[in-house]
Amino acid sequence: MLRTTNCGSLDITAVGQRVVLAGWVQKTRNKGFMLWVDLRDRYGITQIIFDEERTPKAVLELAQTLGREFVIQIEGEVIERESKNPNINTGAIEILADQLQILNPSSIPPFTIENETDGGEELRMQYRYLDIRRAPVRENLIFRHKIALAIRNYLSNNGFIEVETPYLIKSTPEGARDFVVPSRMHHGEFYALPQSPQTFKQLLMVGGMDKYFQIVKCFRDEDLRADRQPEFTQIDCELAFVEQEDILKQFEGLTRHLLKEIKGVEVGDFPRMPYEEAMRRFGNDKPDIRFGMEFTELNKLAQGKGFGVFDSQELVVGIAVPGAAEYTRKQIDALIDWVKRPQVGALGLVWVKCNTDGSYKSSVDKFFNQADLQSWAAASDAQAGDLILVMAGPTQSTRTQLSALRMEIAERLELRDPNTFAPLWVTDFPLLEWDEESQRYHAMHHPFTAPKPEQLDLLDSDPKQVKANAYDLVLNGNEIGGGSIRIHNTELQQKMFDLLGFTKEEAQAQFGFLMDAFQYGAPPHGGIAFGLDRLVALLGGKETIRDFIAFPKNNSGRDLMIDAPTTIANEQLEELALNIRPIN
RNA sequence: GGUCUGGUAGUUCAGUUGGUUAGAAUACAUGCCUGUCACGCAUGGGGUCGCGGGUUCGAGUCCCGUCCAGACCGCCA
Repeated sequence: MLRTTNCGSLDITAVGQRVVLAGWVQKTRNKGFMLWVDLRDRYGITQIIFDEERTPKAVLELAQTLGREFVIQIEGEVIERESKNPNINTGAIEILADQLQILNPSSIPPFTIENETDGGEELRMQYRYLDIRRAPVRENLIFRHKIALAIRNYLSNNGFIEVETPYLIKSTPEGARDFVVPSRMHHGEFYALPQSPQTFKQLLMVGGMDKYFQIVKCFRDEDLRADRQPEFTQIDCELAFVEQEDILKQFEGLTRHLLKEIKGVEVGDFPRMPYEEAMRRFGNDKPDIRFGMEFTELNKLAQGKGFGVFDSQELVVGIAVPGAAEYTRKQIDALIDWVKRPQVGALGLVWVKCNTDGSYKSSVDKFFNQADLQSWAAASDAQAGDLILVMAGPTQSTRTQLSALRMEIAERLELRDPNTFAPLWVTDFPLLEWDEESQRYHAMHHPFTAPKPEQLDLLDSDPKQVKANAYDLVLNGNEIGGGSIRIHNTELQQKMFDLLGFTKEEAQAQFGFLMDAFQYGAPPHGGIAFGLDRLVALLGGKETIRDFIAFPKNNSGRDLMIDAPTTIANEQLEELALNIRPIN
């Protein structure tokens, strides 16, 4: 062993011990007569001291040459510090070193490797191995490990078996773009990396592994966001012989267990909200219910009063912003500009101040009298001092825009407390949604989702009315998990493929293996998948999942450290029988 | 595919209306300093102002193009 203990564990009780420590030089403080080294490893920082009186001259001289991030080994005696540092747990002691070995020198690092680094995002990603030496990043990875371990323990204790499924599978046109892998042995043919192990876990149910889980990488070749990576980790679960209620109970249990174990937070039964209600009350299928500002539909009160902007619209809807009646014209204009940005795309915003004297002042005073405005306030439960913001337009886009505004205002008013956890099941999603571009139905969840059994006959007459046995688990406005009861018979599955515009031949070619399997005694089954990266980030109180991934990709899907993707050698292309066409 | 913001010292940033030799902090180097812990003090080195073109007597600054980074929209069954 190159060390007898680590840099995070020695305290006042260790005084007098001889120890050997190894680690990285975070910083040296050289007073000439005396030199301190902050020695860092995964466990913490311990101060090493060298001085003129007590340290052998050669050792002191060697210590003068130490630079940042040198890897060193020291031997010496634990002594009590003359002046202690209460900020770190080793702050009462230091090591009076009499031996020093430089195990490996270091170039000057491109950014300071300290808790508060001077390095920017890009540089830290390029030298991620240095970034990981910093406590905040290291602690995030350890935090992720703890969560993954708690999940494994919980599921295993509940009878789930972790089974690995293949990464080299078949490309299918449904859903996200696949990452594809050319086959060397079969020229012109490609594997695809799984967007999820969906069909495999269903086949495991047919195989009788009636409680399955896997913490598994999934791949989607789509554009990235702060909370979206091309490869990401799912907690993938499936159960046989269950109904929706069983799954909600089981995974409410898992989530509650995590909140308690990891955050020490106790939450009661998770509220449930049908998709329709979520859209009506929050304009969003993943509402953040930590705060109010619920939608109020004002069509009846606000239309037919001569305000043309409202009269012709499908939806007039507002929210009451608490305590915002005192906003200046400038602040309100800023909000209007915000919703007019192309990212939100609203045409405008009507505002009503509910003054504390009981009067109302609005941007539409020309069209609405005090009684009208008061009826709006009453409907939207606005108190004196609140500001009502109203938008109008087509139902879907208006809801989306007002929801974006609701979230933005919550952010500005600091209503999104990262230490409050408000889980919610959103249920009864539509089975299908109409896609204008391709002029056909798309599966809202995926094509294996079972319709509500009582609505089966609607599949022929009015498919878009059909609800699915599908559910999302929402935490603080983030979708952290989603799943469904699956179709388990060939006929219904075939019917779904029909509705989605597959020919019989296409369905057979792409999912024949699944429909074949359904002919050999497939049990009723269903499941759920959680996004681990997002879940960990949420529990860690951060927005970006990159902070919790050891080696993440950047905004454009690039790994800045290893510099991927890259071109490959002509020999490799030759072997794969691939020609790269120049793009002009 | 689109919108917006940014790119200046190793790093994080400032840089006014287009006008002298492009600054600060930090990092780095050297020296000083008898208990530091964001140590302090002094001195010093360090710049393709992302790249290309244009306007101008003159461009870090204005215009066009392009590359890179970030946030968002589309997309993400």
